[in-house]
Amino acid sequence: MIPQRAEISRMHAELCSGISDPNRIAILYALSERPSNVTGLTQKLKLPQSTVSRHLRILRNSGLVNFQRAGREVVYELSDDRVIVALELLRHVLNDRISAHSQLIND
Amino acid sequence: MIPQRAEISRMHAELCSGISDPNRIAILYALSERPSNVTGLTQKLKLPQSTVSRHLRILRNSGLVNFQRAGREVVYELSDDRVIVALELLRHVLNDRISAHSQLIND
DNA sequence: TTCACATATTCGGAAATGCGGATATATTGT
DNA sequence: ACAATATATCCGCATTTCCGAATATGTGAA
Repeated sequence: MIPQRAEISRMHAELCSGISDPNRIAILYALSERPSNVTGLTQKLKLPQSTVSRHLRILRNSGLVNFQRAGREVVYELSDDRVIVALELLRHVLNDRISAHSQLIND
Repeated sequence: MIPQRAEISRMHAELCSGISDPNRIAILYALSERPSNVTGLTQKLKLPQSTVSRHLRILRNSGLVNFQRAGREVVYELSDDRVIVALELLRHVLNDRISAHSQLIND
């Protein structure tokens, strides 16, 4: 059952939409440091628990994170470090753009 | 005028949201082959002209494309090839996920 | 200036998305 | 079974996003 062309394009966009929300980006960066349960993320990011769970569901559905139940807790982890590499790449693009911009302003 | 922390997070998300729509991904890939004017993209992607222009404005605002007027036409180009590198990285993540998935199904 | 072409914007409406308090479900210990 | 803890989902509401036809704006040629 190999997805068709349009389906792949949709999945690609869905994967990207996973990284198009500030809270989800924060979650991904937090998980890149170490796996964490929901409560840990809730405290670290100072967000309501329902908000964290909702974003985690989205990240799960787009395949960006894996999870594993450990007793009462559910531990989440990045599914693929290349996602962080991609994020960093985009962040560098952003940084360069900002530098160029302030260069312009200071002239 | 260096942007603050929250501002950068927002800009990061905005940059990512540029690549979170199927049509915009298609536009970025098309521009990675060669710069193009609006009509060219409209024909290649078989989308209404207003739709292409709207997406191009979004890509402009998130700094993903540059443009230059050439006579009556406006030629768009990728502003930074690393964006495509990031897209490819995510696409590979996606491919691997699909492979693993069909592996499961076929067992 | 007037026409034709290229692009951008406006518009109304549909669909998707985010929020967080409240509630439901799952798990463990007693 | 019951209480306590951890997580997921529900709900109503506000905001955002997308669409594409129609219209406006900009540009070059006659």
